[in-house]
Amino acid sequence: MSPSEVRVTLPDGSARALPAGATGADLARAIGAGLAKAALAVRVDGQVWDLSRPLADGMRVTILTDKDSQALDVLRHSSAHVLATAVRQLFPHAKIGFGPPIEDGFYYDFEVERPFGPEDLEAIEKKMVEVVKADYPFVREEVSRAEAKQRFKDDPLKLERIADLADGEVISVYTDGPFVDLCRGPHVPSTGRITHFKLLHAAGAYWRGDERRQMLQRIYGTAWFTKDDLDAYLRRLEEARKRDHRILGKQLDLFSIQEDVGPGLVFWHPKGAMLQFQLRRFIEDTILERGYQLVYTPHVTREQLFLRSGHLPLYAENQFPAMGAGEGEAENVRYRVKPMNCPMHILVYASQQRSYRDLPVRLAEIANVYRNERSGTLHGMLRVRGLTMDDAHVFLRPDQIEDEIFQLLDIVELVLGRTFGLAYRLDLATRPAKKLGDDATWGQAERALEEALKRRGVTYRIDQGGGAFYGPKIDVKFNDAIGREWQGATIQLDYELPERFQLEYTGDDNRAHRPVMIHRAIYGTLERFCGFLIEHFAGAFPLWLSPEQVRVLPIADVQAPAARAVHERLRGAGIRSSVDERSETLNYKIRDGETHKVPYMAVVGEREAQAGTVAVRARGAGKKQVVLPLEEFVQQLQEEVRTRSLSPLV
RNA sequence: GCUGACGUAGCUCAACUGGUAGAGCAGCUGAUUUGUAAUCAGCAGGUUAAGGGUUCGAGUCCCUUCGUCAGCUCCA
Repeated sequence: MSPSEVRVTLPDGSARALPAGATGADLARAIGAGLAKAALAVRVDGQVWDLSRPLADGMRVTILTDKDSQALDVLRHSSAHVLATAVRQLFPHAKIGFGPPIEDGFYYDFEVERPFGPEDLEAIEKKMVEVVKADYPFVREEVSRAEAKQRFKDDPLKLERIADLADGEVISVYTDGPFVDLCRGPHVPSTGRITHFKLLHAAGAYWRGDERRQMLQRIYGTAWFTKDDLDAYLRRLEEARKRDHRILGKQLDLFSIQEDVGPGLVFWHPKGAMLQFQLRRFIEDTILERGYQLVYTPHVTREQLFLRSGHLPLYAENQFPAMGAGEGEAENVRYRVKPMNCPMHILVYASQQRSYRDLPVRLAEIANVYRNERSGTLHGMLRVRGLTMDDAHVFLRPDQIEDEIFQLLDIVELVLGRTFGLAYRLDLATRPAKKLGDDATWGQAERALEEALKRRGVTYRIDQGGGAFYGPKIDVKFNDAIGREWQGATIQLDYELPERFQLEYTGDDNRAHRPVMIHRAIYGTLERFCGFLIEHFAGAFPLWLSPEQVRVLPIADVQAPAARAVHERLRGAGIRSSVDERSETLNYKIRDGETHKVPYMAVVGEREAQAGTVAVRARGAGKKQVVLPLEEFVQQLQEEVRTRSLSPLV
């Protein structure tokens, strides 16, 4: 091999020789004209590079085209630069922050005199089209620190970034036409490659995510390789909007949040309450079969309790302020509404002597707690101030942890996996910066959880620093019907509270020992879980959860008595039904039933009234009706409810 | 909490630069008696989120408060 050439290896294992100094673009051209045109970037030894960078001898090189998801990130990153290029032309004084690719798109942060409005976004998008048309090449340069400082002397945010770069780190600068940016890259060859994009919205964002720093204006956009992909994404946003639990909650009359009462406080209307009731029943039945005991505890407490638990100093900002003393109590006795149940359950545990034989003691309570969440974080039922937790605390011996976690993971599998058909993922969250307790105790707790996960043979990820302040935890994450990720169930180990409350049990050695505690919730909160279910099922709940399971439709007024009889029979069989006796056409009633997502409509006309049958129309099944004897219908419904089937049996 | 946008009938939305608040759906009444996604007609429904200001006149302009939304931050 002469020094005047470099040899690179292609993904198929073949080698190719190129003149020294040849770039990724040269390689693509050497392979074929089609590839040269399609090429966006190269992956060399696992790193994504610009096409314009010279390749070195011995590299393994993959040409990236629009078939490659890594190329999509590059496209979006370049889109962010095009956005900044446009903004700088329209607002020459805008200071530039960061502009990375994100899931489904990109953003760029600017420091400007005046926030961007919708008209600004339109103008910026127009200008972006011009930048794309101009087809400016993205030019990469490596510069010295001094040179970088000089180039960005008018951009304080960039100067701050430069100051943070480690010595010896390569500082690269990218230019596209009139715009220069400090950037690691890589980028597509030219702005003309970015054709299918759309700006979505602008919002404030703190510089470097720090609320003590100034607020920048962030513009979000999305970018795709094809118009079809872009349209599909916009349709996906539209689909998500239609599934929005706040909209469906209103349409289906499930819940409301009322200004007179306050934000983040949920009114469960009868239909939403039925949903909650069924979920409660299911989880309570499930845990009672597994050795849990139900308790009910007060909603307010002397704040002394939360002082002792250690919550108050750390958690005060999320608790509602203290209330005055009760009648006849000293002025300085303050009460707090509870933000969590653990201290309450601890008091139940501590109310008697416990033997090692009694453990684990599993105390469960579906309880309302109140947290003073910051106003800007509230969101429908998904983020509220009045929470209904399906809470439980398990007090056990250290040697029982693995079995208990094992059992808990089994409950998770039953509820999320088997009943709701969700694919879920487990995250082991370890010690955060803000925490109670020493590192040795934390290490012990983390190891115990990890051992249990390993023993169960499930896959899990480590979420470094994601733990609660009192112990490590296992978070359960799952995806909904349109691919969004949710967090519900959580299993937290706690060595801290038993210590603080001096909890004990008598061991077989007749000596006092300290139990370990597990906090766990399967749904998380019923608010969030119901919000999730509404969006996941788009309001079309499985039969066992549906507030209204069957709607009986008489065709004409003369069949009203027969329809009422069907309704009475269904209700007697434990089926939630109603009769639509309005003087409307059948078409109208069917439409109404469908829009309210009732799982079954049972039509009773002349023929059915005579024969003692019902003509059943399953939700979404169109005209595919099934005529069957009432008793058979009842049995099938009961079976569908009993098995908590996700799909209709009738 | 921060930044911005927004708040009109139960719901979805109109009302040009300040000039008499309007429609569809839902509701009620009546007619119709319907066979698988909207029968017809009539009626009723609003201190335009609340409070203050500018103006001859405010849904529209200004201020304050409350709330909603998009993000940031935080989190079940």
